[in-house]
Amino acid sequence: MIITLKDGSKKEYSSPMRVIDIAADISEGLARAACAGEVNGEVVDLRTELCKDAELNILTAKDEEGLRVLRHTASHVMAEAVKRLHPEAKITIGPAIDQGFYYDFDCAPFSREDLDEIEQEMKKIIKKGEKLERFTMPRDEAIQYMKDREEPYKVELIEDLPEDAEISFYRQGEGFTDLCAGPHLMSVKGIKAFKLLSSSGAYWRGNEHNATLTRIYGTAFGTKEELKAHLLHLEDIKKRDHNKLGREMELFTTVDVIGQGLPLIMPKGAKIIQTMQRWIEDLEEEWGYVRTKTPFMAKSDLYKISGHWDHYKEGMFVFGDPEADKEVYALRPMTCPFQYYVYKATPKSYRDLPCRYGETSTLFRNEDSGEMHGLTRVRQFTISEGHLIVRPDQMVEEFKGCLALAKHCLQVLGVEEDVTYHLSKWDPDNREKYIGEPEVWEETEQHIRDILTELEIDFTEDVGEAAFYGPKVDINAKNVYGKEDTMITIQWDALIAERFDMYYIDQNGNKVRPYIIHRTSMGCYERTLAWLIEKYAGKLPTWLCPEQVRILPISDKYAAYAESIEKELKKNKILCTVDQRSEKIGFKIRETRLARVPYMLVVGQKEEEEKTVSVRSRFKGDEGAKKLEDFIEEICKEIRTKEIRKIEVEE
RNA sequence: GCUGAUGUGGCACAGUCGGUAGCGCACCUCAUUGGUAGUGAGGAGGUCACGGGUUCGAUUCCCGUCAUCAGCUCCA
Repeated sequence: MIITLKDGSKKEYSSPMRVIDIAADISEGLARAACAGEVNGEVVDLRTELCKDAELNILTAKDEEGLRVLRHTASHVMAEAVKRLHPEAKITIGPAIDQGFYYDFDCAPFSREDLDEIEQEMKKIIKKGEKLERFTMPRDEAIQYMKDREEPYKVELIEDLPEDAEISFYRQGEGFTDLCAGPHLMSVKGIKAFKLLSSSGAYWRGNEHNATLTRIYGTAFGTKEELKAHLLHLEDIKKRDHNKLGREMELFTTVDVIGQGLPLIMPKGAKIIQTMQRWIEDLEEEWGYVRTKTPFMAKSDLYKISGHWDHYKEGMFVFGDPEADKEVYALRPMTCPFQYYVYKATPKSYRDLPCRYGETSTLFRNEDSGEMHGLTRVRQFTISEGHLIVRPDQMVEEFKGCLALAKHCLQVLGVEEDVTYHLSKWDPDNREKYIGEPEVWEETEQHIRDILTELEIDFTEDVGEAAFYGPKVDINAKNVYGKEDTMITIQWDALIAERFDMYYIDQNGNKVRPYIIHRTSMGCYERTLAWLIEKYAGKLPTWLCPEQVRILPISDKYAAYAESIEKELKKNKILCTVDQRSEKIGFKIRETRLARVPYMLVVGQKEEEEKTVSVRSRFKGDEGAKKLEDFIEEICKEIRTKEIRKIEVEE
């Protein structure tokens, strides 16, 4: 048999060879570093025996898949350590994940001290360096095997496998055996650098009705240096966390007595949101939208028609006792039906469509207490909401328009590279969650698929993520911790118009049901602000900054001159302030930088005499920054300055 | 909602094995009038999240509530 290696070289063997033996044949070093093999593109265990011609790549911790194997083995070592220290713990599952690994145990929760102890125990296990051995047995035997070991969760897992399955196990020395499909390292010695990060609760099989297990998260790398770098990175991203930075920068705060999920947006945060809102409202007008302003609450009757009363009452803030009171009101969790009634208020001809309604809409959702987070998950938020009521023949074009508008917004915010697109589909195996016929679902999903393809947008398809009335495009972004949130959504709805008896009159004088697009152009302001804070580490693009320019007089002798410049800038709609305090210039600069103000204008004797300002910019070689500098230069001319002195500082 | 951790002046933290608290930054006052990341001196500010309990006495121990954080679950 001929084995072709990644570099194109070939090895010939007369008898079957295990991947690890081929690695050893290439070099001892490679055999030591090997984590897995990639045979004809498929990741396999090092113990896999090759008996015919194949392409082989030996994966090490430097390869993504190799690192996954290393981390998976690390999770087994952790499980062994836990069993040694806490024999009563029942093992469940322990996979590798993007940034490391975890293992879930049924046992009492672990403290940080427990984790440190487990870490020490893991070090002992790794030092001993037991070999991992793979073996299999038939399903029935495997069930008995795990019953004998009193591991009920493992028994349950095996019972879910097909009856004729050969069940594979990995044993590390005499200490620990786990049900596992692999692949794994040859020896626990391969784990050179690891760290247990945290412990928390998790439900068995991800179902909240099941037992709560104790999960330990850890991470592992091929080298100590990589681990160190990763831990530093984790520290680092915390500094970008909007929930910390946003409070530090005085953009928002929370107050115990006001309540969970009800952040207070402070003046600077409010200014940023106002800038975004004015931009979006004007932009939507350019794109053919008209604006509505509808009530924040309605009688329960409305939600009964929309279906929310039956399906989502738990998520709404309801006033009054539905049993005792005649009229019960609820704060709105969405804007849809309100805009539908705007549509219905006047008769519509086919000529009136599409109707594009936009609203800066505040919504209220009674989220579960554990769900609230900073500005990304709140109980009251304001969204750039909109509904397009369109003729079926206009649907594709209008849907495209919504996508184009969303893309434009992302571009202007400078985040178009940071999002992923998702076609959120229904789940044919869970039909009671949706209304409408399967054919309609398949057809509309195909329409959206075509649109995304035509616009050359990369996207993934997610089953079971659709709204109950139709499929949608979700545009998601990750926060600093890697958790994904939907920023923008565009939903295809061919069904709801009937519920609200919406129609238009066509050419022949017949009543026809319109289609509806539910959409946002840049999502909700609070969440977008959170995203921008993290994206820019607080250093927002100048146009969004609540303070764009700060004027710093060297001493109070130049106060009047500084004010004259402030006046001129304000006349030109630049957000600026003057720091008139009797502080030294170095101190004022320090504070301005910490406040992340993009431009400082230092003025002293020299500037006043020459009618100039000294610009100190946070940017270097940045286009947008240049524009503002040119602009300031223009303004400086207006106040009869001769030149502009520039001091640029690398951040 | 679930599991766990946390809650001390505006912020970031010490501390009290039970005898009502400190530092730094910020704030205020005075002096200093300066040239691109922290001038100096002085001062004020906290019922130690809230409500119960134990105790001669609770910020400290116990219980509950609220809030914050991590994870799970959820997100029309």
